[in-house]
Amino acid sequence: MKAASRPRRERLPRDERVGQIMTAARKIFREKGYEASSTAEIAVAAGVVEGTLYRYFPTKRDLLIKVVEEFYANIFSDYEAQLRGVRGTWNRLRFMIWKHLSVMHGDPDMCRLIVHELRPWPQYRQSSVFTLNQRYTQSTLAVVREGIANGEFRDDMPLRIVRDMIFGGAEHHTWAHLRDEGRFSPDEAADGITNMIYQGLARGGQGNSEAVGGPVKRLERAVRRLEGLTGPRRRNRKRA
Amino acid sequence: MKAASRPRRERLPRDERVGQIMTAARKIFREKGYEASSTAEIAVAAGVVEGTLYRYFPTKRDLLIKVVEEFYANIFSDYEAQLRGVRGTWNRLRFMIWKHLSVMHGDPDMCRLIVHELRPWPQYRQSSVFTLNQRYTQSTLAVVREGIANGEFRDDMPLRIVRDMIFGGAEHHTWAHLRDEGRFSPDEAADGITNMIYQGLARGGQGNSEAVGGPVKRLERAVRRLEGLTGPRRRNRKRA
Amino acid sequence: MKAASRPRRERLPRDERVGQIMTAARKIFREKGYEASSTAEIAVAAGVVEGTLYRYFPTKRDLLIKVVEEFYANIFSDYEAQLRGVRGTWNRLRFMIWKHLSVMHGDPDMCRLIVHELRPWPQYRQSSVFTLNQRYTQSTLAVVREGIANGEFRDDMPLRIVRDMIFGGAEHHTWAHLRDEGRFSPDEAADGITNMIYQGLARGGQGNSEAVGGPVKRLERAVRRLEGLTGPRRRNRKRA
Amino acid sequence: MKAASRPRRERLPRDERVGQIMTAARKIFREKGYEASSTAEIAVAAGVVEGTLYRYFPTKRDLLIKVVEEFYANIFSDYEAQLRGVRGTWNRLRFMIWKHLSVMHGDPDMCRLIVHELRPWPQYRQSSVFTLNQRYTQSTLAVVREGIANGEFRDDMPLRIVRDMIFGGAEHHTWAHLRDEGRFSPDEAADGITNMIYQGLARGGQGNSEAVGGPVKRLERAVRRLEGLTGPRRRNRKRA
DNA sequence: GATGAATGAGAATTCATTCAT
DNA sequence: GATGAATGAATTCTCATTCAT
Repeated sequence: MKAASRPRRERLPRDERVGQIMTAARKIFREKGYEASSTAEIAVAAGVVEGTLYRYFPTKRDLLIKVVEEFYANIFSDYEAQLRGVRGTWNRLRFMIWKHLSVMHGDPDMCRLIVHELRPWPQYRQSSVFTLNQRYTQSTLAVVREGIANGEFRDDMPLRIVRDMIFGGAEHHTWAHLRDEGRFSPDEAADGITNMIYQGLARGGQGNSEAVGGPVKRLERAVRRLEGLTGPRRRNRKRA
Repeated sequence: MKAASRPRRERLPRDERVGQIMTAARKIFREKGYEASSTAEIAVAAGVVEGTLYRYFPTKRDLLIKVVEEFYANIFSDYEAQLRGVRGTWNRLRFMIWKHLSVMHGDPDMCRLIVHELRPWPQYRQSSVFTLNQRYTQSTLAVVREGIANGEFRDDMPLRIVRDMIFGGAEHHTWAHLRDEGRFSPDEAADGITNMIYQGLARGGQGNSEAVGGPVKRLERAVRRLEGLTGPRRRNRKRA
Repeated sequence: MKAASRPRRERLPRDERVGQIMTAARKIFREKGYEASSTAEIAVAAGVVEGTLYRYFPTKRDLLIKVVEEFYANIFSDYEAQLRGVRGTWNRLRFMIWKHLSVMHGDPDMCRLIVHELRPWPQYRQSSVFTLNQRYTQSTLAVVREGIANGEFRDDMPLRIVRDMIFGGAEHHTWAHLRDEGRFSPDEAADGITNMIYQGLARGGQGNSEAVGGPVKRLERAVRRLEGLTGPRRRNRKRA
Repeated sequence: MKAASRPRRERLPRDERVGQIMTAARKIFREKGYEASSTAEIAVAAGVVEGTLYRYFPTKRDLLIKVVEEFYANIFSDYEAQLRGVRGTWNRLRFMIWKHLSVMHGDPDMCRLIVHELRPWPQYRQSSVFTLNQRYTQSTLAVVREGIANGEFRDDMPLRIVRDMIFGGAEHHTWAHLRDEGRFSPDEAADGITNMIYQGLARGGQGNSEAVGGPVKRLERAVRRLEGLTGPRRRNRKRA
């Protein structure tokens, strides 16, 4: 009878248990957001009692942070390697922007969690998530700096503005999607944002425009197309 | 005796009472955010009891919405008139962007309230605040449309992207300021964003300044880019 | 049916409700001590829900403090008036000591609460209970000062020591009683402590005082000095 | 491989393990008090896991008791021998009082633990700590009894009162020091308490009356004291 | 119209102890 | 002998909203 009243005392290795809990927490957090998720609920979903949660995570908030960190680690683990395979400023820029948009497209619930619940926290800037984010931002700006260095881009636009327009624009664009109130195409959005930034920064200012132009413009476009072809295959989708 | 046993509050005209309550609510909400503000606190600040709040506002949430609406009404009451006085696409664009940034600069607490607390609500898109916002957005895009119409701007950039980059960029730029963790200059930011958008959209590409340079110059740049692609990665990095 | 599920919503004036809660809290606290009493229990005893407790008392701790303050107010309300009616240093001293002992005798549970639970709190010295206590202590020491002033008492005994021996002694004496493990007679204890203090302070007594005295006193002191001087330490240990 | 998968702790002899745990427990208890110390914390400090604690100590409470017992054993191991080396009632009394005060002065954290946390427990009187304490008390009262026996002290003062005033007074005096809110000098306090007790008990000075006894009587007492002396060296510190 | 007492379900978190391995 | 995962009941405190007066 006692056995009946205390049926489960399965002893798992730490990592496994942590994994269970994080999986459960991710699920619940995604579905309902942070505030609306209760530790009780997460514990049930993880198949443990509430106390067990606290063996592994000091607070509910820490649990969220770990979940988000794991997400970041999975999602952003390889962009640096991938970026190295992309040639040409426009392509490299687009890659970073597209990657960012893709993540938001692929896991809007998790992104909503990050954007609406984690980021507004006062301690956000001290969190590792902020740091991971910053690294991504810096990688993106590095591409812009390359463009400036090789004379493709003007050097009189504050990088902070560039950063804000890229990431703010991307976020604004995905807003409705995160709320499950609209769709967007990461490809089209990436093209749009990249073009805007590219032309906005372009020395002389013609961007990726399809606009008819003189021979010079057409030549420039040809060069850009060439740029997209040399490195590993990552084609500018809009072409062809 | 009566006064002693029942210090009943004066009966005020409805509008006056509503005004008292909204003033108090605005103050408390601004200081502590929505969740952290309690109705009790607001009632005290308004000099009424909690029950009275509910005579005028069905829920705490409605109270916030009214407060924000009032804010919008005050802030955005006259931009349309002012805009009519501004000539030139660049100037008109900059005016709208600057106005937006100025509001965030001038009342970061209220803006944080809107951005972090009101907007994430599921019902946000049904609220009048959303509508007011949309009107501003549309006015801004109207300027862009004028630019397209008069040939200053290309017509192949999705307006949604333009909108997202303007307002997302502005919001991203003011992020730290809303959190009281950093400053920004509305003037400089407005210049930056406007220039980026202006040049990004420019037909033929001359931006606000930055005269393009002759065809030869542009060809030279294209060639330089090509040169940068031929060899192995990084070959030209240290170049001038 | 709804009426059945929500049977009690009796609306009492604030003071009455506060009284009910304090009465209930006093009862529970006395019976089980502070830590062992739960707010749930107190709420039930008061006939309200837990939330109601918190309308009137910000924390459980504040509730205890209020209960103790009320106790002090009742108990020590009139000692000053009564003391004025007592003549003679010994009698006045005994009155203050007896009063103190009487309180502990009369309400050991409450006193245990104060001594074991309230007083050890770090914030105790900032509490009003501490202040009330101090006033009593000072009134007692005022009697000693009178004795010094009129020549009955020596003036070379630190008042702090006098205070500690009176109140520490009283407390130590009542220790077992507070734990419900022994009895004591306030009258006898008051006599004992008062006599000890009285003779201990008496001018003309011999103590270890340095006070100049007649020849007899000086002789006595000489003897005591002798006592302290004979032979090396331990010399006689194994003797006899 | 084995080491990696199971960093099992060394198997220590029982005494050594117990010693480790008690040292750790003493440290933690002293720093944070009993309630605020968790077994987890103690285990970490001891370099073992929680389960190991329970192999040696049935409960957390037992652990505290053992720690305190050890403290008592160290501190009070030799007072009886030392006392035998002190001559004269005043000196012997002062020695016992001073010793007591010194312990509180030297290890206020441990004493606070005993006074505030261990002693209020219902089972305290059944604990060995209580017994050890009692022995000290009895040794002190034995000195008083000697004083009565040799006529130095009156015999009409209840010993319980004497005990209470000595130890209660001492405790009250050290109160602030135990809370780290004040200082005291064991020497001065010992002088004060001893003097008060000594004169308070002195034959010749009884109670409410001023009656001192004639010079002859007092001299006789002094002589009797001298007669009782063999005389090891333990000087009255205040002299010279 | 105004009051303000009462609600009550729920939230996160704690930790001494057990016992399968 | 040692481990350390798991327990799980219990705790204080919150607060938007209602409604009898």
